[in-house]
Amino acid sequence: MGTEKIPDITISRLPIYLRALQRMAEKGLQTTSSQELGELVGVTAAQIRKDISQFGEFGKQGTGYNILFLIAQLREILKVNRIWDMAIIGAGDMGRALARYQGFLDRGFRVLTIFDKDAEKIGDKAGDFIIQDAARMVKKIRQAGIKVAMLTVPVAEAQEVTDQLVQAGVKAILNYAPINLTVPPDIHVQYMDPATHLQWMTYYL
Amino acid sequence: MGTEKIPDITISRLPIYLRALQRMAEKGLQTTSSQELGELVGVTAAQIRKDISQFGEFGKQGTGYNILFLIAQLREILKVNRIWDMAIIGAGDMGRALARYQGFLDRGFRVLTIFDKDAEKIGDKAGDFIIQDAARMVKKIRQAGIKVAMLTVPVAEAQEVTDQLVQAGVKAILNYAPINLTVPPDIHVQYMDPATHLQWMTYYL
DNA sequence: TAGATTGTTAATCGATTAACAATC
DNA sequence: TAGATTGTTAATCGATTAACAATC
Repeated sequence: MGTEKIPDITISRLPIYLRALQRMAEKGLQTTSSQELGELVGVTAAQIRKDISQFGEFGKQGTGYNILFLIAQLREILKVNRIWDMAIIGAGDMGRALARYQGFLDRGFRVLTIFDKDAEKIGDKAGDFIIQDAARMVKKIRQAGIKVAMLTVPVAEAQEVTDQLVQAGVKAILNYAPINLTVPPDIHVQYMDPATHLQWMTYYL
Repeated sequence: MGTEKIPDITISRLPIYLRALQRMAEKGLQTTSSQELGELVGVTAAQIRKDISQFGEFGKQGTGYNILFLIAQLREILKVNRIWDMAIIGAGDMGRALARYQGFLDRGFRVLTIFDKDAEKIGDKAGDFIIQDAARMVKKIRQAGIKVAMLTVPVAEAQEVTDQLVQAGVKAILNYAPINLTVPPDIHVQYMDPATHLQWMTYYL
């Protein structure tokens, strides 16, 4: 353990460990080992132990890790032992699919509102939400204190909307548009463009 | 240049370079430099030059890279200078959104068919496609020679469907279900679970 | 030519792995 | 106790960066 800076690459693996542990918990398993967890997520046992031990001594020699305890620890480390409110920007097919997705709540997230600039869509339903006018987006996001957004607008609008989100106080953006966003250094972006992820694989085919 | 094995991490950056170059080309730009491209995608100029030079000498001293030429080279390297047929498994909100997504074709992909096991859905339309019976999935995918699939089924079915996809000859899977898939070593999986990607960011908030 | 920028080398930096004492 | 598995150290491995000769 230590208080030195934890590498980004370690952080990026924790949600994957957490996801695997939650599947184990659903199956009713009580404990696991670095060996078993590593095989499940495709990393070495040493890697698992090294990553986890950056944050504390969560295992026991001889028996391994208590699954529920490790889940609780990882949720705390990742700050998903609470619920983050989210906004969806863009009520196209992808935005509406995310608005209806049921998998957020038990992972630490909740959709609070969805915006679109198209007058035809404003006022319509998307899941349980009424599509809001994007013209009021900055104000509403700021008032609600929303820090997390999912961006599903067309490429041509993505950077402009991103600038507005930053202005509104959003700190984390899940970007579905196929474009690199330019943001200040304290803003985090994850890219969810399916074509780019597919292209990571075709090289090997 | 060389014929040694190219690191995976280099390959993983190429689609991102390609995406940025395509945005530049749309803007009518002719050339770029490692400096400029690096700023756009958030890596150092040295990194860009090193990555690209693994595959050949595509730049010119003094002037940089011709954008259209570099796009063509990257598309060839990534094998997206052709069209890969894809199947979507699972005609829920996400599957149907992907079926209607217009962004695949000019990135090297095309949806050919969508499957679901729900009798209520089979025969319905999803985008331009008629939802097919999942019971005939293995046979149809094999006959069509499809190598790429997008998986949008519930967690409980994801591993079983994956095993069938592997059996059907699929080599690359874009997985939207929040579960680690176990696959043979020659099968490639990319994970597109939104909650996991969101959790990569909350640590820093 | 002068300025700019590549491709590449060598140095640095950081991450992974192997090994093992500690201990449940 | 004997067996199993952690947390951690040190060694290895690999990736990034800085620097610069080559050259457009």
